[in-house]
Amino acid sequence: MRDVAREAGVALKTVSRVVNNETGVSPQTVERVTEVIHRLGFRRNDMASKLRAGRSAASIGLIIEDLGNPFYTTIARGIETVTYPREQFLVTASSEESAERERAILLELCQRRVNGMIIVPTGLDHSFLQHEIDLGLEVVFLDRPGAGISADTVLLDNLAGAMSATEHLLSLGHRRIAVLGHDETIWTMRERHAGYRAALARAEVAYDESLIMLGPLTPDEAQRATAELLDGANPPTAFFACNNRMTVGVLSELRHRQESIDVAGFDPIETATLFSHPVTLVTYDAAELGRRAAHLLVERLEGRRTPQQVVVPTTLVTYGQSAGSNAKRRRRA
Amino acid sequence: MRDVAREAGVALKTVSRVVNNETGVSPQTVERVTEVIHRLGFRRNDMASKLRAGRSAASIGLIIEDLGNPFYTTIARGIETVTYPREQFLVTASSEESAERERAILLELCQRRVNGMIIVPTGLDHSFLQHEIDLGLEVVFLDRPGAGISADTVLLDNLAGAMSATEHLLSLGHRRIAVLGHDETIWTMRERHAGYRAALARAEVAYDESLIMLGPLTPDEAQRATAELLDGANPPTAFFACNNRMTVGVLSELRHRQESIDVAGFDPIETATLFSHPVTLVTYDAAELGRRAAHLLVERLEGRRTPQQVVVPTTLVTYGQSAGSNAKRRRRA
DNA sequence: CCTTCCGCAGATATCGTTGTCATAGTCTGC
DNA sequence: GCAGACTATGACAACGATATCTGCGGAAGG
Repeated sequence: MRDVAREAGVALKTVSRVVNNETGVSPQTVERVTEVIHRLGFRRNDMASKLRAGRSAASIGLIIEDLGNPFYTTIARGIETVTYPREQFLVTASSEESAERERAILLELCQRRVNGMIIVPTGLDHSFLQHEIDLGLEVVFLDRPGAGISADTVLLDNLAGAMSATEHLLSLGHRRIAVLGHDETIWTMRERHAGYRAALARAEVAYDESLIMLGPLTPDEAQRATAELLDGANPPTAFFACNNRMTVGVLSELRHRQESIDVAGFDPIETATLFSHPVTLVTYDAAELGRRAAHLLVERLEGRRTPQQVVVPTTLVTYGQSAGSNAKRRRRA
Repeated sequence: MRDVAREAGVALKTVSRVVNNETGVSPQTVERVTEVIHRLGFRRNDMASKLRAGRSAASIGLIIEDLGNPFYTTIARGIETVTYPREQFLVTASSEESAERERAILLELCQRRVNGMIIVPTGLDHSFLQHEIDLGLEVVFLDRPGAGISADTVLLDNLAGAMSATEHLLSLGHRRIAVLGHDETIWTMRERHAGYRAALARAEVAYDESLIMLGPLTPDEAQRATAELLDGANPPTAFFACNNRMTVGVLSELRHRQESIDVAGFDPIETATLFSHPVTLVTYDAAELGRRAAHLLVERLEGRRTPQQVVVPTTLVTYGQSAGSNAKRRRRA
């Protein structure tokens, strides 16, 4: 900027005024300065600019479990549709389900003075962010509630979704429904498991511990778990998979065995219409989750103070023929 | 930081030394300052720090076509595995296939002084970045070559991949192979189309214009195009879909008609093993694309100057039974 | 006892920009 | 012809950190 000022024969401040389209500069001066700016290829240093302004560079931290999971990327896409028009950049990082890594990333994002963060929380305590929040940081939790601080939250209706999936299987006559999922250290899994139990209870079907396979499972492990269950003494007659990866695992094993068993799963799968095996999925608008979170964050950045909670509904969708019906059926969860 | 200094009764520079673990501070002073830092919850402002250092905040710009496409998110995941250990944050944005939007984003990223950018180029001329490159910006093009500047590039072997897919269909006896894809304004599509033609030429099969459906197609449009082709006077006996979305479109229509026709497609699809219809895919390690690009960028940031080009190979994988074979077959492309 | 050197800590300038205030010049109206 | 208002521009400090240089006190060496 100094170079521009010298070259155009004006003061720094005048260049600043031109760069920021401020009033009170004569058209001739504007033109002369603009010409020099183009000639020298000058571009303002946003970091210095924001430093002076005491504000952070317009950017939003997004910390999710895994950048590679389509569920999260659809969310990221939804967030971007809201933040891009507001000239906010998205700074992304994966927590890898590690509370420690999550904490390290969050603190680093604070150092960068992002003005807001959208967090899919892994850790169980986020009170260490309180100080930053007092200093103006805005936080929105997404998909799972955070703990230790009061902040906006966007959640799925996990309980109702899991209930509707389980009820769907029950209505087909199943009484032994296996469950595959992550263990209950993850909030969404607790909710979905609770939904499953609630549906059983309402139908007065006994809860059988031996049908439940939890733990951090890869799709391959889910496939093996499915095999074990099917080969057991008293095998299940249907499966409820608690997330998209579990669903893929279960279906892989069924395809491998060329067996057909009713399967319900949580999370939408884009290509489910092409599957050979019928499946009923608890679907929802993942991009909407992102948009809602981004809207809440934007509102907070614009001054709202009262914490809000948003719950996004789920929809049960059946792909392929199941129990004699050939139609693709939809039901509100 | 001033508060910390005052509270601890030391000079600013001493606090700075403690924060940066510099030597030359007595243990007692370190302890006293550290205590005050924790008590006040002080956290260094990275923007100011980097401003003084003349360097940018450790961050890498990533601009891709669409944050929501699983292809790109797998890439992002690969990039992150390389950049996270180096404490570089990823600033992401979607170009939406708009050259203008891409340009705007790139220039904004320059203003933020990212120290490197990984670009999936949409625009046809990136020479406007030359000035920033002269000033120390490092650029790597990913998936498609950039134009107007010399920079590192990571590409897929599109030509060989498309050839191997086409040859596979030819080897099954097909002579009328339809092609669905984006139009040739996109480099990868030109290459894949060229691969198709090369395979035909080698097999001395005539190229038939009427079998080619190009244009920006959504999966739904691809499905309709498939229907049109099949309902035409002289329908194709096989399909080559130039990307994952086209593949889904073709397969949707075939499933809808309950017809079975040999299909090959470019891009891996995670759930292809579960499809009811057999399909042969040109697969590759998308995360590896990201890792290679990130490695090139890191090398450049560490001083390498000679531009490099990396080509990632593809592999042909057949899912489901095709032309009488029941096995899942693999061939090097 | 004096010089030299070293370990520790502070003063000050600086990064690139913008907010505040000052100033010089022009214009208006009586 | 001059007060008062207004316009265009500039000087300077400040944002929050770090690099450089300087200073001070004590230990080692002669």
